[in-house]
Amino acid sequence: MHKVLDMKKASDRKTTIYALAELAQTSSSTVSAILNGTWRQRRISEETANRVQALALEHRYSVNRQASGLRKSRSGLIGMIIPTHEDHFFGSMSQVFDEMARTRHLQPIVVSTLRDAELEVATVATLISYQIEYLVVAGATAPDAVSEVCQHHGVKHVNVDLPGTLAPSVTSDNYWGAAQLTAILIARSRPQHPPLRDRLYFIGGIAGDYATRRRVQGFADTVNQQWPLEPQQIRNCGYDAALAETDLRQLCASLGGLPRGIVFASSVVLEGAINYLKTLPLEELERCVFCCCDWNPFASYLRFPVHMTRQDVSGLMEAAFQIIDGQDEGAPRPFVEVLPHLVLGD
Amino acid sequence: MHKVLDMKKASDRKTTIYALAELAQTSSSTVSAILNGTWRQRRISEETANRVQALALEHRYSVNRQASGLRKSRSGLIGMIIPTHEDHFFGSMSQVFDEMARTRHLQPIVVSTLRDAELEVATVATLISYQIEYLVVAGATAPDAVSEVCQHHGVKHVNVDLPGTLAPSVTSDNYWGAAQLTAILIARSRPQHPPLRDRLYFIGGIAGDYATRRRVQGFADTVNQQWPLEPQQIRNCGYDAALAETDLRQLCASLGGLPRGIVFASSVVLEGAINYLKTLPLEELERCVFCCCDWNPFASYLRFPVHMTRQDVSGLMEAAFQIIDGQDEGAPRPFVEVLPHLVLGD
DNA sequence: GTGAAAGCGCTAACAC
DNA sequence: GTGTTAGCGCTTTCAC
Repeated sequence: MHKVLDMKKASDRKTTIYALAELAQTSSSTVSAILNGTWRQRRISEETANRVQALALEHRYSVNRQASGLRKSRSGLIGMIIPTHEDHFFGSMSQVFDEMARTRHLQPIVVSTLRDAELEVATVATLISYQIEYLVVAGATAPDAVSEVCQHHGVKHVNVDLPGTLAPSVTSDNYWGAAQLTAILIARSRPQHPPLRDRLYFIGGIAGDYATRRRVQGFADTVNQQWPLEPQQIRNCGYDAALAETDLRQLCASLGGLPRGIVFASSVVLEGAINYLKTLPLEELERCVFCCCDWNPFASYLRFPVHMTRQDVSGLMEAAFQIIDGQDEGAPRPFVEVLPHLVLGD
Repeated sequence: MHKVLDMKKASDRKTTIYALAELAQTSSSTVSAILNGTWRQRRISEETANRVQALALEHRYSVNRQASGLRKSRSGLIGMIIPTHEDHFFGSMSQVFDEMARTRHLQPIVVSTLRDAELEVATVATLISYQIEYLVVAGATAPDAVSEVCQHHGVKHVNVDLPGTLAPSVTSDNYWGAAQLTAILIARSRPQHPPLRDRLYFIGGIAGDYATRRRVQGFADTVNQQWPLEPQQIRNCGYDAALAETDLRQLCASLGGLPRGIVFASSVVLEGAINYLKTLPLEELERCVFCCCDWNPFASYLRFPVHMTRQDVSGLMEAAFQIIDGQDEGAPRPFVEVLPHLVLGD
């Protein structure tokens, strides 16, 4: 209950609806209605409305959303977890997410969870304690663990990029993308000697992860239409520049030079690879065709051409929000695949 | 007041401290203390503590931070605004910010405000309504307008990258950085004909913005030690790839080719420039020396060398948090400059 | 057209 | 060692 009488004058106090009510000679409920827009249906007079709004402006009233959220049991918050902010792909995701959240008058909270399953669940638990209304789980290592805690607290959520089995998922058609790139590799590359070098390689990615699996499948199936595929042509050394550099260096050492063609799993893998490639003479680089399952604005301007797939970030997020908005209410646990774009290196 | 008797059994209700209290045959305050760690000083018995904790786990109790925040008048939230998530520099800022917030047990909220002064204030107002405890204002177009609203609501904040006059600021020493790059330009570039092409240019940035001003100063002062400087050598065409491309294209058209050397204001400007540069033959590119006041992992691997300054993101954020943590309480309105790193293109 | 009052879920002062 | 209670700032039902 609020003390009606208070030692301090209203103007001294933190400006709450009570302070304003006192100043406007009216009640807190009236002020509340005026300040949150429900006043017309409460048939409050234009006159009092104006008076209160003027006072609110003058005293720079700022609603306390912890209080209003508590009362309404709605926070107005929407969360998203991503592996890292430093990646161009997830940076774009955040950007689009921000804008779509703004459109819906929701406050976005984007947090990085570093591909760490424990951190993912812990972070989501925290977000839930802040009463987020929706959650986008992007590129999560353990999406199902996250779903499990969301479900228990009744938080609507959707997986993006890396799908899960317990919640609706939106992902790029990575099989198609990798198959396209591999076809380009086959079409544009030329035979190499010795035969050991006359092969295509897939470098990077995490063996367990769904996106990697699909890409590897697309790669393998396409290669197989032409040639047999040896297991060592798939080299899932993670999403890490340094590891990728080492891996490529070792590969080239064992082959005696670059192979016929390479698909890199992501830009960060490409980045690592380049660190080695830049040490090679141009004519060596020209023997090999390079592809990347990820897009980066600078990768088109390297010393050598790189063919890429670019994920349709807006398409992914739109599909995600459509699910969140419940427009796909009918379909049970939708699984949406969005086609990436093909960006040729020349 | 809470109804002590309720129709539904405790297990049916949302699990609050009241539900747990009922289940554990104890009071809500006891449960509260146990669940927020203050129970030892309340001298609550190990026995009840264990019992309650087990129940909390079993029922997956999740504290409602809107409620606890309201009561404690602390939200545990820390905000940051940045121009965009898609920029590598601000992406790194977000990453470091996230990690530093986590260390302090604060929930980070990073929002993009698109270099739009109105959106900056509006966003900060919203963040304040969520009762954020601190705010980092990074790369803001109108930092002082933001400070004004923070001050009124007593929110501790600090400007990063782009300083303001109303709050402590941390920024890179862009004057130094640009001067270094320009010195490299002078040292490495070779005379060009006709004389119109024998000049150095600064492309990109926003004329009004502090970082641009400092960079232009560093550039101008260094050029001036050697040659006179014409106003058209400074071309602040914004932070936009398309505009930069157009500007460079026009410049080269008017000069009849590339000039002696160019400093680009940021990676996005460089990105636009490259879109034109990639159309030029290598021997043309070799006539010109390129620098960039910003770092991007791929810019080292282009067809031509680019010399860059790389902002010390960790250094900037550490300085920012030091101010926020109040460790610089003594100094009034600190202004910290952090040296960037020099990354040579070869 | 407006006000009184209950209560969202939690914490902390105070009581015993 | 534990329970009772006021109240954080707001929304909303109900009363007039």
